[in-house]
Amino acid sequence: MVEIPTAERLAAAAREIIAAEGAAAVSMRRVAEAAGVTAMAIYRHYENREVLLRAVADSTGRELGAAWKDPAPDGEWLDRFDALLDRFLDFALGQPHLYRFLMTDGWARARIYPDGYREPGSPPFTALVRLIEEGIRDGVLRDDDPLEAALTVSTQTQGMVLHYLAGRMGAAEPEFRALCRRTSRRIFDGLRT
Amino acid sequence: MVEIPTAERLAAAAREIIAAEGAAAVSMRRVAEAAGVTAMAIYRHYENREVLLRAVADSTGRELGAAWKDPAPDGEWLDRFDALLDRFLDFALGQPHLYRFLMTDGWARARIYPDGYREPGSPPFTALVRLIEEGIRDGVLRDDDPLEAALTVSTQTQGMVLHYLAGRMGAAEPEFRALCRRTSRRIFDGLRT
DNA sequence: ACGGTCAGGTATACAGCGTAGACGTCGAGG
DNA sequence: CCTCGACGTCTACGCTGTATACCTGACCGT
Repeated sequence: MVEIPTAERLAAAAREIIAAEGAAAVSMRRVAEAAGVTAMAIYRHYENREVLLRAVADSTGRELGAAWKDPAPDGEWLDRFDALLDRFLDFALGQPHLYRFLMTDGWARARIYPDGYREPGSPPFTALVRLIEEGIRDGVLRDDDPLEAALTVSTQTQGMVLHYLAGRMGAAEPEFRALCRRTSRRIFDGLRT
Repeated sequence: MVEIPTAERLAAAAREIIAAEGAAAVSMRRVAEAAGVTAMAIYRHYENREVLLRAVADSTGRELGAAWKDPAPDGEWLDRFDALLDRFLDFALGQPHLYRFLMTDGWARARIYPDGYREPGSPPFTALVRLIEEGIRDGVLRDDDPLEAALTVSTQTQGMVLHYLAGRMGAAEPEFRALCRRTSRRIFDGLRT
């Protein structure tokens, strides 16, 4: 049986608490107890609470990025988009606390828009950019800056999720997902005559 | 000289702290001191901290709604939209803590999507819905559900602002505003060929 | 005029928080 | 063997929200 280093046990404990109850519920004493040490032991591994949380956000973001690596499946372009959207919603709605934590508390190398988003790093965003690039190349989408187009689509969905998680959406999850699909469609089709 | 009721002084003090440093900086003792009473006096007027904050969010939201009452000015439809967008960004970027507080901590009667958004109540949203209804009536926009169309546009901008306030936007404010205008345009024009 | 009630305020106390600082322990290296 | 550094604990400080007990002054019906 391998010894799991304390630093990792602490990060894992913190992540579990965040996933279950949100970042606000993470106290040093609680994390320490879950990892089988005293609160002050944490400071041997993380400078303070903020650094601990950032480390958790960091590693979670990276893992998420890995899980999102493969692009959407084959098929109609719009179906592939829907698949990506669904995968994003799976995470955002399935792990709301974790999602909110990653979005809100901005993780360490939360890449900054124009430059940081070009390379892989922002998990679902990179996949979306690639999908949009393909759409443009295949003539499904009109010629445009793929980065800004992807930003338009992704921020819209994030705004929707923000509302949903804040309890401002009357709809239950299935209807909310359908609503997200419809609003995405509007971006593709445009609102104009 | 009129006596300002303690309850109002407390709410005003809390609002100032939120505006200056964010909701996390609001402590009962601090609010009480700013209002010239002890911390426990707050509990005569508000059940607990959460209720106090909700009351602040409530009143702030209402005032904002009043300030947003008159719709956008005359002129080209798109110019009127830009004016509305600018007014929204004026608030969101000018009072970031207050904006974040209102969006995140969801205020009490934070109306819930389909029904609650029809009547005035959600400050900038109602104005947007009206503008879009006009656009549809005047033939600038194609026939559509005004509520969902407005939701699409507003959530997109909110998502953008969320990124900006989280420090994930490389652009400074003027460029960010221009970026918001461009992404809004994309929704109107559509991404498709 | 007098006692009762009650709204609004204070004082004190408690458990929980993040964390500074002093101390203990133990394995590795000169 | 001795020391040193990594890792951990213990204790304590100032902060937090808030329960509880108490005080005070205005208003009331008798």
